[in-house]
Amino acid sequence: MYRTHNCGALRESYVGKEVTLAGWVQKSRDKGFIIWIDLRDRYGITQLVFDSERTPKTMMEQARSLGREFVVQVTGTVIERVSKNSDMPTGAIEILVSHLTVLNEALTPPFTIEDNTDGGEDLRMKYRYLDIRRNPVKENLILRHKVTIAVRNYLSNQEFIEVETPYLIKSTPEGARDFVVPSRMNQGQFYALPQSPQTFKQLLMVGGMDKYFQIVKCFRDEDLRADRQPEFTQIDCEMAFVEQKDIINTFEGLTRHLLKEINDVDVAEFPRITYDEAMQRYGNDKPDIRFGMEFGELNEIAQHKEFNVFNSAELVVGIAVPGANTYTRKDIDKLIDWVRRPQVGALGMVYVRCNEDGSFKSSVDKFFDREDLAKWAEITGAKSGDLICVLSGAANKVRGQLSALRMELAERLGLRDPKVFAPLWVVDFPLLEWDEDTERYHAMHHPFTSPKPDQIALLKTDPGAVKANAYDLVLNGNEIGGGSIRIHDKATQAMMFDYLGFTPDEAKEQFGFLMNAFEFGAPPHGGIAFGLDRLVAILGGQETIRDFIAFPKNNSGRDVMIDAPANIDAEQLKELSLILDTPK
RNA sequence: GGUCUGGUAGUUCAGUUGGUUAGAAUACCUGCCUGUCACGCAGGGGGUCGCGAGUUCGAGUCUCGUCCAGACCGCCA
Repeated sequence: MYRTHNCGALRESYVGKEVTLAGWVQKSRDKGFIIWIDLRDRYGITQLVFDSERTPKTMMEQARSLGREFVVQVTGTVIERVSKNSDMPTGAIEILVSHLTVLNEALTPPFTIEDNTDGGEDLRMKYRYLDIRRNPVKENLILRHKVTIAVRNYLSNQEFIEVETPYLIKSTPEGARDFVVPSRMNQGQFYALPQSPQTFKQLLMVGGMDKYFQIVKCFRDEDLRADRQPEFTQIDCEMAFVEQKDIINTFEGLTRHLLKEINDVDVAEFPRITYDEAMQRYGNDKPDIRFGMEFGELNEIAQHKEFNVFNSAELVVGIAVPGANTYTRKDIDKLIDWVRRPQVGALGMVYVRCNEDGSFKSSVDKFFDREDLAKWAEITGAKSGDLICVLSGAANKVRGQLSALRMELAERLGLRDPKVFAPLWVVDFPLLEWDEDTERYHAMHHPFTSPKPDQIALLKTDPGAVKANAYDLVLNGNEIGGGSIRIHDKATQAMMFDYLGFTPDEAKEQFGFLMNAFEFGAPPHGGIAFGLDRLVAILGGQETIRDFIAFPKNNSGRDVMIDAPANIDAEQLKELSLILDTPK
């Protein structure tokens, strides 16, 4: 037996007992006459003691030779400490060691195994197994476990069945790039890894599973971000015989359950706003509503003056930045530089200081009088002491730019409190989105999303205006889930493919199996998928998902620990009948 | 594909206007230390300044190229 207890278990009540512990050497403190060693495992740290009066000389020497991260097993007596440490759970006791076995030696780790490690991102990823020994990463993985267990229990109690769907499926040209896998037995042909189990879960509905979920890996071969990995996990869900409000109610329930269970937070009914409203009020389809700074549209009062920049703009829109009239001219110039960076792309910014005495000082005083500016303040909700920032230009562009500014300023002002949770539903997404490059409409969600029934006629006259039965769940400025009521009849699905530019042959080749299934009694159905990595990160109060994934990829999609992707040898290529364009 | 930031000791970083032998902290090693818990004290070892070219009497420092890492834009049905 390697151990009788773990390193977080022992308390004063165990004094006098003989125990055996095993773990890693966290730290040793050698005072000459006495040596303390902190022994660590997943559960905690227990202090071992060796002293010249009670410990044999040979064992003192052995204890002295232990290095950081050596794996050791000790047997000894639990004793009360002479000087207790109230900061640690096991701080009242220590182990007077009688037997010491080194189970494995360790090289000096390349970074410190401590909460605030000295290691950079790079090194931590290369030696991820050491990084996982640190509390913050360990706690994140435990949090992830708690979330997945809570999800499984909740949905299982609601009669959802977890069903696994295949990973080796067929590539489709719509949407993200697929990861492809060459087939040896079918030379020259390729599987694709699923971007989501979308069609399979719909087929499960045709199969009568009624309520399905799956915690499942999905794959997209697109560039990475702090909150985007090429392989990521979804909580994928689908229900039959439901309308949008049924899905929303069910998964609002799940989300509320998680916030309570994981964060002990009670949230009132989630607000539901339309996509159009989200864009108008926040310039963003995933607004962070933990703070205000809502958009105020100023066209009516800011145009038809002498200021040509505004007069020629489709939209003039501003936000009130709380307490920011203390910004110096230099601060504001920096802010203007910030919005002019290519990433944001504004041409300039007009500002108005709302002074404590009720007066205004703006960059456009030449064109607008006090009365004008007072109206601006009223529309943007600016109070004295605030700074109004105004951007203008093409409506869709300027909304994005002001949204970026709103988020940046909220971040700087500390308004994005990770302990506050503000979920909302964004509903009535457009069905289609015009793509400039290919000069055709794309499905905004995916091609299986149903249009709102009363708007099907609009498809012929103004496809871009058609709204879909599609909804996103947004938490603190992040899309954590999205779904729709699906099309469940062949005719409508064929019509959708037609609008999306598929020929009937292409539609049949790629999605014939789905349309065939629709002919055999497909029930009305719909669903939702949550991004688990992102959800867990937000519940953990962070925005970077990497530390909530045991073995994540870096910015360029590489696993630096195992050094993947890598070349394969000539024999493997031959077996797969592949010839590289640029041989390695 | 693009924009920005960074790459100097095992690690995290500093390094002025281009100028002597490239520093600090921490980690590591040695010794000392009668209750430590970020232990303390004394000493020691440790550098291809990412790589390659260029400018210069002289480059960690300036220029160009390149590689790597991170954040963002495009992209992510």
